[in-house]
Amino acid sequence: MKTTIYDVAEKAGVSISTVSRVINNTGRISDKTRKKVLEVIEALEYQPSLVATALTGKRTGTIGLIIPDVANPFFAEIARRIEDQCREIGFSLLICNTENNPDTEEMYLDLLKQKSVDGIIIGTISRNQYVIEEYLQEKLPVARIAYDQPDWRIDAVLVDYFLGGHQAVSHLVQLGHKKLAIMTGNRSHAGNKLCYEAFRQVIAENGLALREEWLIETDSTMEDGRQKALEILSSSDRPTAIFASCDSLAIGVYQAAKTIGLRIPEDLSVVGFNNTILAAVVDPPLTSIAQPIQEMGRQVVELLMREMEGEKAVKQRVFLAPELIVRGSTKKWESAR
Amino acid sequence: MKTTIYDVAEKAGVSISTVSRVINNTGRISDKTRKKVLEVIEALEYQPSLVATALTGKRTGTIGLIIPDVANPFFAEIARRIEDQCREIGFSLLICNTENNPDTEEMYLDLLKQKSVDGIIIGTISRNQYVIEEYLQEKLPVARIAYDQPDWRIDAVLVDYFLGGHQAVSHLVQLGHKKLAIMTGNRSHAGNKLCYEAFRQVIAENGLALREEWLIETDSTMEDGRQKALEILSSSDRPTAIFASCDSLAIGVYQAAKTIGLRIPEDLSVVGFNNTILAAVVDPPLTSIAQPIQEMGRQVVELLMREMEGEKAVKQRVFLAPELIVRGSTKKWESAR
DNA sequence: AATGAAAAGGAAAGCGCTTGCTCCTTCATC
DNA sequence: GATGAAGGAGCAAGCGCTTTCCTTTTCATT
Repeated sequence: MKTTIYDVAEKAGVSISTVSRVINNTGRISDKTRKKVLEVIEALEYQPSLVATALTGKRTGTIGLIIPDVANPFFAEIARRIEDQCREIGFSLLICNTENNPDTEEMYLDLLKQKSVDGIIIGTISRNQYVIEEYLQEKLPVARIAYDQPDWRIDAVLVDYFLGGHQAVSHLVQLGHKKLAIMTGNRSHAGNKLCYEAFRQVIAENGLALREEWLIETDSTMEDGRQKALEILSSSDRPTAIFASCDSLAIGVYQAAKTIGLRIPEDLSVVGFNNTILAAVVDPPLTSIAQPIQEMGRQVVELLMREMEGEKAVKQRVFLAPELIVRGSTKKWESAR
Repeated sequence: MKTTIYDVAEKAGVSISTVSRVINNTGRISDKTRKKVLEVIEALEYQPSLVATALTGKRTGTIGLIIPDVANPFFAEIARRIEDQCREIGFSLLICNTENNPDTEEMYLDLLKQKSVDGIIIGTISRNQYVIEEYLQEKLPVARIAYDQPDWRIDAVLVDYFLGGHQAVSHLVQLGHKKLAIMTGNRSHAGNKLCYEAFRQVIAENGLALREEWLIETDSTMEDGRQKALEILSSSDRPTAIFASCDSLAIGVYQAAKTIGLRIPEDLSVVGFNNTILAAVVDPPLTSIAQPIQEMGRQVVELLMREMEGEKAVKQRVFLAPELIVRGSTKKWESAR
């Protein structure tokens, strides 16, 4: 049988209150008693039941993370960093995959609440705003990471997508590219929209021509990237550089380029977004905008903690600066060509 | 305040026992009462506290997964499939990253036990055999996935690495390759060892020459793969095909080949192992041995469940057959060259 | 209408822990 | 030696639920 606090109390010849106090370092306990109790705990290999502890109103020491899919490298990395941070502060992480299905997400929100997690981190574009607002009312801390929905009043740690897009496009322009295309996922999502706006702005600032047919909006999958890229690259009047709002899209561009016989970076420069492991692995390595995922994880957990401690009244959104990682997929454009 | 079973009982004009019975569908309850209670539950949006439920001796509905790193695509996929399976049966998953550090692993084992998880799945080469045996004694189900340690008496779902290695090498031999190299991670791990043995056996069966310097054992990282590959590929008398015991190693080979100016698959065929997303993304797409991860996840959870139900007395190890996924990195060897 | 078995539902004892309250010791102080 | 303030430690309530016993109803039988 599992040893309980009673076993310890009995063997140490004290009451369970005393044992509890020793463990939690609360109340006054004489050194002698404390020592005795600790010895017994050691001897019995006693470990308090976190379930029972949780029931008495303290924390469960668990936080929930809701993301579309851990098998997606970007979210895997997010999960990893958040888990690291949680471990650091003695929490553990319950990871939930929604597949971008709002019903699954709602189911998980319910479940996390039933499990009395101490906080929830949301890494999806969520359609459960009202549920979450209810949670916040009930003092269950919730924060968002990576995805933004501007109409939500909620703590969030985000990347400045506009800045990221700006860096990516500026990089291409500085390399001498004049014929630029952009490929984003659904622009109703803030991140994609901001990339798009940054693109337009940089193009405008530099007095370059904006080609409507090179402003592509599609699903964020490799296959969609490939198909759309195939379309714009097939023409002889094609862009010399493409900025993709995520790495998978960029890799789709790689595939299209290969089919057509275009060399990267000689004939076409490509910039991705998120700097996932995929970017490092493709040939040539993909220039990509990196989100500071570790820092994001750190900060989102911190926001949650402060909310748990009841220290925070004001919701906040933190925008971290992304970083351009230059690899082999971008190259100076020789106008001689 | 959160609504409890008492609130429901009061509003429905029954005792909490009755509410509990309605929820769990136990005991005898008249349809009328049941209906009334359900209505109140609905109205109050009552959701039982799983913490309290767990304390009364029932399950926590949580299982723990211990892996080296979710950010590694192979383990991310494993985590994903196990999570899917857990959700199916109403469980949730606590994911723990050990970084292959035995102390971290032990810490997590303790933690999972304290959290009263209903079972633990281990996806690491573990050095905590004694701890785990203790858990099994205490009826805390534990099972392994992906990694085998033959001296453990424990439920496990594995892939038949020998078969996988055999398929990979046979594939290369059938393509006409006569000069084969193998690159594995640490051969003290069963999987690597079996790949190695399969390699030797196929070579022997086909009367091919075995070159000691082409039997490479190294760390399972891209960088190590690159360096070792560089060494054996630099010589003019080099292998025409390499079997790598994991995809990262294979990608290291890609990088080395590129440096030297060897084309894949024309000058060099490469086969990887695990069929991670990386295999699909590199150019040319990597031929790789796929582990049936979904099925593995399904079965490991099932083993755990049966253990929980107390149905099983005999430990078992299930070996699933891997599958060769032929892509663009392997090609018939023209002896004319 | 009396009888007893089956049906329905309540009371209460935990599960393992935290914590407010209370009570008993010690000492230092006068 | 009497007095009172700390210091130590125990009692018991309670967290929200499950489950064993028991009591009360209900209803078919005679």
